[in-house]
Amino acid sequence: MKDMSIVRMYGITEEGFSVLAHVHGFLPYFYVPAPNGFKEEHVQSFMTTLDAAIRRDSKRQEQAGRAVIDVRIVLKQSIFGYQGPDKTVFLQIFFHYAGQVAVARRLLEMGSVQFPGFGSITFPTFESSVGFPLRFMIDNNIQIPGASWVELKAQKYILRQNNATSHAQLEVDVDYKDIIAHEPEGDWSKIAPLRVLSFDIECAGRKGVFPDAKEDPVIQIANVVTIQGSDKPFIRNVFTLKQCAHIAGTHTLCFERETDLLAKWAEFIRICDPDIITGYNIQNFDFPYLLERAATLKVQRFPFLGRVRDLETKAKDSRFSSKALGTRDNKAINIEGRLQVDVLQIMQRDHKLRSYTLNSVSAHFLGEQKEDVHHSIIADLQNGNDETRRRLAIYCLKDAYLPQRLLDKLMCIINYIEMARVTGVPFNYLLTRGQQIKVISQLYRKAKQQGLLIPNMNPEGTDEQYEGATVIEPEKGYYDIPIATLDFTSLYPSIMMAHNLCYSTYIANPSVITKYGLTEDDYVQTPNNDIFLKASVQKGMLPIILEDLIGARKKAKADLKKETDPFKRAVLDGRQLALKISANSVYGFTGATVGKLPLLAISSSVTAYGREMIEKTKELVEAKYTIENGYEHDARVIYGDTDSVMVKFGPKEVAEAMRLGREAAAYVTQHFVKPINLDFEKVYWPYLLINKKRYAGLYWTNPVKHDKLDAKGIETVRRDSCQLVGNVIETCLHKILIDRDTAGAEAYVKNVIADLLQNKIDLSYLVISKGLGKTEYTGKQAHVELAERMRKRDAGSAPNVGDRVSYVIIKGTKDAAAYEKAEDPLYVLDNNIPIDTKYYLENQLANPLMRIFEPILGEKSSSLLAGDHVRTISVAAPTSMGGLMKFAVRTATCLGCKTPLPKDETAVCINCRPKMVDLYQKHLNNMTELEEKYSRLWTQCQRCQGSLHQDVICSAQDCPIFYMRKKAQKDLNDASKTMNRFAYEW
DNA sequence: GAGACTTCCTAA
DNA sequence: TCAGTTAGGAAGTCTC
Repeated sequence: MKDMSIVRMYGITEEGFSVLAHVHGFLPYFYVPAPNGFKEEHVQSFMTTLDAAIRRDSKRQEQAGRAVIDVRIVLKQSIFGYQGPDKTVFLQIFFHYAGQVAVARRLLEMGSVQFPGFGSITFPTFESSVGFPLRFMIDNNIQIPGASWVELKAQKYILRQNNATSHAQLEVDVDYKDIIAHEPEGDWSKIAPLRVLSFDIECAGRKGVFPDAKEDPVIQIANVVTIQGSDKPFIRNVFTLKQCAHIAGTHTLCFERETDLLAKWAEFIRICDPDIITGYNIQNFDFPYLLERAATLKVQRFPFLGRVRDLETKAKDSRFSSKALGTRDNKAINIEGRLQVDVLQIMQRDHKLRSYTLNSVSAHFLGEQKEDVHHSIIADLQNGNDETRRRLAIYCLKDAYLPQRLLDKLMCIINYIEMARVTGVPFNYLLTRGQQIKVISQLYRKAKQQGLLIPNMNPEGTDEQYEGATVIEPEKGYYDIPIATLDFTSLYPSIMMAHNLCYSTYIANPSVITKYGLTEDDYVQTPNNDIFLKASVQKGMLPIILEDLIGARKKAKADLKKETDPFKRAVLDGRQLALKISANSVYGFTGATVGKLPLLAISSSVTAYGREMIEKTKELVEAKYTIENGYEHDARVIYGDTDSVMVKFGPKEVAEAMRLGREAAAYVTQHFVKPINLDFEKVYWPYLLINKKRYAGLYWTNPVKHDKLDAKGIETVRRDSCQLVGNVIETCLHKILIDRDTAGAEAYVKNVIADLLQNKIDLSYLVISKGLGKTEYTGKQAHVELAERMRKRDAGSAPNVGDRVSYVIIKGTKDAAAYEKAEDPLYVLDNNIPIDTKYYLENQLANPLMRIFEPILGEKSSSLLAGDHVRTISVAAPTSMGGLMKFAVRTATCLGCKTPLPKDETAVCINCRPKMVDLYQKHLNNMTELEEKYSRLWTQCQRCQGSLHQDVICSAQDCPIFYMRKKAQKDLNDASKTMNRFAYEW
């Protein structure tokens, strides 16, 4: 048994002791169909031939031993296509090492092995691409779900004492048969007391350059360690280079040499032995930086951060690319036995946000700004004294603690654990892999139970598309009567269940029908003309999986209702969410042509049924609810998308619309196969239908009070328009739909436009952000061009693929394209570059405003964008930079009448001299006002950083206060310069 | 300057 | 080796 494949299971006991279990005896394997005429007596020569071929192919020394351990003849069925009751003879081939699976698969699929008596056969392989750890978890009736409790049978495991290889507190050897997996139910649904370490590093970069690990030292590392489920950390410390003044409640460990700091930190990790390491962007910044820095300084034993003593931690480049999540370059870091939960990545995966900086994410979810120190100041703080380094350490600690607080607040660990349990995959797959693996895991598990095998499909880049859902042509306009919304609940899963759509029920070839003597009652032809077996003959696996998921969700929701304990409630809520997501992703999996097991017959039949259903729903409702049938109005379906219809029944009362909605939903449901269900969900009143996938309205679920203002697809919910537009549209909708004050909305818009043209709008509201989706672009785009320019300024801090790029549009030459006028907001701020307010009016505000006002005001709406407010004389924007402006000589104008003055130094022209005292008073008042404003903002920033006695060093790009403060500072400077001009007059 | 085309982001 | 789907609006650039 020795040196066979060993599965290392890492975990923690209920008491919180870390455990490493070396699980023995489980072998990697896969299947191939047995060649025709293959008998028991062929097994031996098959084994030795394949074994020799693998060993010839493997160059690695460690694979020199026997590769093929066993070959068994088994009777199984492929999941792909209905095969009646016929079982097929398969060979189950067991291997010594997991790595040999891929080699053997390639050899067999290519037909590169000559088998005596059979020749070079090309074999399709089955279940050959599932990773070994998942194979182990799926198999042998163990069926271990991810992140769940496992018991080792008493007396059956051996505790390692002198021969331990890890830093785990308990290390044991056990046979895989002596493992008991517990379903995460009842008592076994509790969450383990995992140790979570959250950390952040600071490095001293040089001015204007992003830190480089080859040059710039690591000066601080802050750590916060918390037991999952507890609300307070039990360790708070900070490792600092040079002395650092004491911080309350924090252990400061000061080092004179950077090598010591790094070595001690690595040791701290090993002793603290966390199950989860978290932080913000640790995977792509902190870890790679530390590893490279330690390598540069040759710190012995640093890169051993995992639980296995002699396994070196390394950073590898990897690229993740999917249609749904986009492309992203990542570093992969192996820290054996510890989960790396990078909060940045969680945010990017789970939440669509305008910006993903720790600051903006914290503001969004925790409602607080963090202290942000511009990297150019860090070195100064480090080179100061104990107190300045303490300042830095406090900042660093906060950055270490925030990720932990985000995890807690959003209950990420619990939700991910529940997702791992529901889908069966190990926790880390949820962070490193896509959606498909979750469906595959469930499919393999169900297939295993039913004796079905999953073929390894080789991707034959079929970029063929299939038809999706119907979007009913909207009857655009503003509706001041209630519009009822009817939705099919879980449409795609219920279609798959209702019509038994599955790989195993798919009849690709009509000959199958005759072969198994099927009658017309036994199968159905979908609207897409694909044939599937009915459930009465054999139920498909996907329908079973979906039923289980939906049944489990119902149970979780029922349990949630009864449960009072907040921890258990969080677990249950996480579970029901995971179950819902899982059910919905099954359809997508079958249509993923780049995927592991695409079957477009399923996905395109699903959408075809869906199209038929939404049409039928529209017809049924419009046919039944007519004046002719005794109703007061003829009902109209004014819009619908995929699984919903918006119905104008006619009545003016919300309650009546709800009654009709409920009735109609029940009526339509009768016309469909179980478990398809049309549900009345809500009423919109009033309802503004702008276009396909674009609408807004007040959302009512009870006739007494509206629940919310709901907006779909329009600027308020989009991340690629600036906040100014979002806020203006949001406010207008509020005024129009809730306050019913269209005139007020118009006045408001005019005000905003006037403010905009007078440069009174804060810069943070003008920032536009777009994702950098790829590395090569055919056309020019603002955010892409800017990212390129920023890369030239400082490669380290420039946006990378997958990042969001923030920019503002600045004034440029008359015909300059937008991509030439995009600039980094911070750069604009630092250099006082004027904003192209006209662009914001004409290219950002105009169209969205017209789209919402047009249906309400009609022709009149065009007056919004013309009139006095637009003609307001623009306040001279700063013109110190850019293009031709630097060649222009600026002449001062009279502060009274604005006529050019001969000399810069004076304040007023001859004609205005008599008014000078008044003018002076006016400017003095103005300056006093600005001073007060600046000081208020300053105090606010000081409060934010938790100290009123030190300079504000923050430069948080996402903080609106920061922009306002910068602007106020600038205005104050200008005002004070103006004041100085009066000095020459006296 | 109209229309094709690309890109982003959202709805479902 | 890895990657869930299609429909669709809107904005901006490119092309003729």
